[in-house]
Amino acid sequence: MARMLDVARTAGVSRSTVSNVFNSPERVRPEIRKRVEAAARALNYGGPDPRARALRAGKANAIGLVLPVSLTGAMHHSYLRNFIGGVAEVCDEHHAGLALLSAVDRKAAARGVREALVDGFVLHNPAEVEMLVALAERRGLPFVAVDMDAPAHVSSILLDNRGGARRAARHLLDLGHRRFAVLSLLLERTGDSGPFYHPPGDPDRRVVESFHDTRERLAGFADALADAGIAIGDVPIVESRSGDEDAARGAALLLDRAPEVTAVLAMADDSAIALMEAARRRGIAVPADLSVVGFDDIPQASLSVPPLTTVAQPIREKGRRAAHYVFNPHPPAEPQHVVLPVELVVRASTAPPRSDGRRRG
Amino acid sequence: MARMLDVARTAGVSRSTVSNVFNSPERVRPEIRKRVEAAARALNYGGPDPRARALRAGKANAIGLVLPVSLTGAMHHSYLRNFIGGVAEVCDEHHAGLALLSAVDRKAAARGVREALVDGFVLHNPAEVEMLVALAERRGLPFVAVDMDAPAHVSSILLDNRGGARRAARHLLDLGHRRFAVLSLLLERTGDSGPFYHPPGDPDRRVVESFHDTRERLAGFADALADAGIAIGDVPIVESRSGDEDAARGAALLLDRAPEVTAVLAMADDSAIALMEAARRRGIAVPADLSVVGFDDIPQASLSVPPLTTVAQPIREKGRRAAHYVFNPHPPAEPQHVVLPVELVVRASTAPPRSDGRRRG
DNA sequence: CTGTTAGCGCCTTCAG
DNA sequence: CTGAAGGCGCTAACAG
Repeated sequence: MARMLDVARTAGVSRSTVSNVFNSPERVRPEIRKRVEAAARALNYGGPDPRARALRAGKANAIGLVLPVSLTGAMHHSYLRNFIGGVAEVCDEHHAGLALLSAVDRKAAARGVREALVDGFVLHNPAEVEMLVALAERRGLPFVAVDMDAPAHVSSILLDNRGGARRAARHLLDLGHRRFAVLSLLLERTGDSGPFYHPPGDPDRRVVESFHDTRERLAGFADALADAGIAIGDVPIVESRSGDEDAARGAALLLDRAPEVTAVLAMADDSAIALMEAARRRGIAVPADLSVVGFDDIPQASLSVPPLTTVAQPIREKGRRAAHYVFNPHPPAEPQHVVLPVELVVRASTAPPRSDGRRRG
Repeated sequence: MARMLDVARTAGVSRSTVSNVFNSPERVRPEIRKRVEAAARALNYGGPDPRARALRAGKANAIGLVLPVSLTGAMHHSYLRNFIGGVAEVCDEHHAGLALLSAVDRKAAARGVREALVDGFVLHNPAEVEMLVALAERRGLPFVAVDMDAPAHVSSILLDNRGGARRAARHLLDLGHRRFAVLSLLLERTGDSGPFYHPPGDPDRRVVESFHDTRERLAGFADALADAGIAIGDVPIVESRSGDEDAARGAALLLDRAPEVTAVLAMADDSAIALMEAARRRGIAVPADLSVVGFDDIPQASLSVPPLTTVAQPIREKGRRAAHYVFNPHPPAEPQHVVLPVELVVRASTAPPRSDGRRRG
């Protein structure tokens, strides 16, 4: 391929003139500009090489979004799609590119953060929190941690997960429910994707350190139930990844193992929707036989049958804020910590339990 | 930030030794290696700068995917999500990054293709075909054109759109339908997103040059209908973008303007599913009152109510092939042209028309 | 308004 | 196994 120097030579000018023609055309006399443009066309020169420009400028004009799942998985995950959409909007507004990076496994994550040609990162709730934060810091680029347990000196965007979960549980308690199950996201960082059933009293369920949102939501459920005299330790928990197929398997497991409950507290809308579908297939009426609350308020939540009662979070706005931070980072000395509000949206998937306290069938 | 030279100095070695420590550690004596690693840690050096490496190596280790809509739009578009997923899989396998580029408007598209830090492009059915092809060629990077009218010297991946459409229409004809409407994708490149209604005889509908898939699918419908003595010119057409909300508006328009038809030929599954939902809301039974055929076979097609009869295309495989080509391009002299097969999948959204030939209500 | 110069940070010969 | 040198392609600063 032709370089700038070649164009300069065939146009009979210097390299910087060619550079100016491409970068500040108004500064070069029209006749010379035409000559340079003609030379460029003749040599099939497409403009300054972005790689060289990136080195020279010290920036890549793109940001990286590190996701907790494979990229294919992300495409099948409604919450993430909406989050990505928010990030992408802001990138568009800044005329910057968006590189999608996956943190499914350690190596991929490390490679991505170390080698991506970007000017900053949005880290979204990956499993290897410490490692990624360390890598991002070594890279010397601005980054935000979204929905994860990041150290205090790292800028973060969080959600009032605990408060939202509390409100969801309280809503069901207010309706009169007393027999609950939790349809949880992954409790710990593990290669195995589940789903897993944890009966009341199962000590495994205490291992809730890996994921910020899981832990906080569970704590919120526990808060509200405790107020009603119900110990979270006595509530059956099904642990399952979200995302289209995983959610369906978790839903089936819950219905198999906890047939006696009248209300399910789900940690994600797709889990909740999958549960309603599984229930319908088994002839369990929602909400008459079983009430379901979700979390997130993904677009499908209002379209499901019945429409889902859920804890709404500003997903796209969260993506926008995250991206915005990367383009306008705070100085490292004063990290930004944002906690976004959530809101309980009551739709039609929740109702008082049957007065006889039992399910049909 | 520390550079390689700084690390070399504090470790008391030369730059190339540091380089070796990071790129071929086995070549450097363990004791020296340790010293270098310690120095790197001390200086908070995170490894070779990807920008410099990209310039030096002449590659960015990422590919660009140019999409015909905004990135946010792409996230709300089932077909594109699946296509992106396929591309992403192959990128993962190659340990390469994926940059999402939008070609909504000319400027964004041009900027993306000219400036993205990538080693090649997948061009997916954008409106500005010639311009993007020209830019990609000037960039001197390998690229494939997917689902678009590319010149013969450009490698392309196409679909048997026409054959698929023909089969869809023939299926409905075989069931006995004679009164059709077409629920079309955008017929021409226009800023306005519609939807538009084209009554029989409307000359506007001839302007079908912008989009390869639209034109071919319409031609396939026309082929089959012509065999049954029906001129495509006598069939009402509603033109609408696909994607969640646009599809819903197009569906409503079709039901408003073409109430007499017994069968609808849709060019995209999300349009078809939106139509079935709109029909249900109006008390029109599918397939009893109205048969609907889609195109693409997105995952939701088998989950809709009723499950959608559609022309299946290997969406993810198409994405995989496209990405694979970019990583293993043919020499420019011998472009590759692939036409992927399609298959009619008959589910429950099609049935013979009512014997009285009328809709209920 | 145009041309010259000096790197951006790295990697790959090649010589020691 | 290690060190020195050259250059990837570009642009900012400065001199003319």
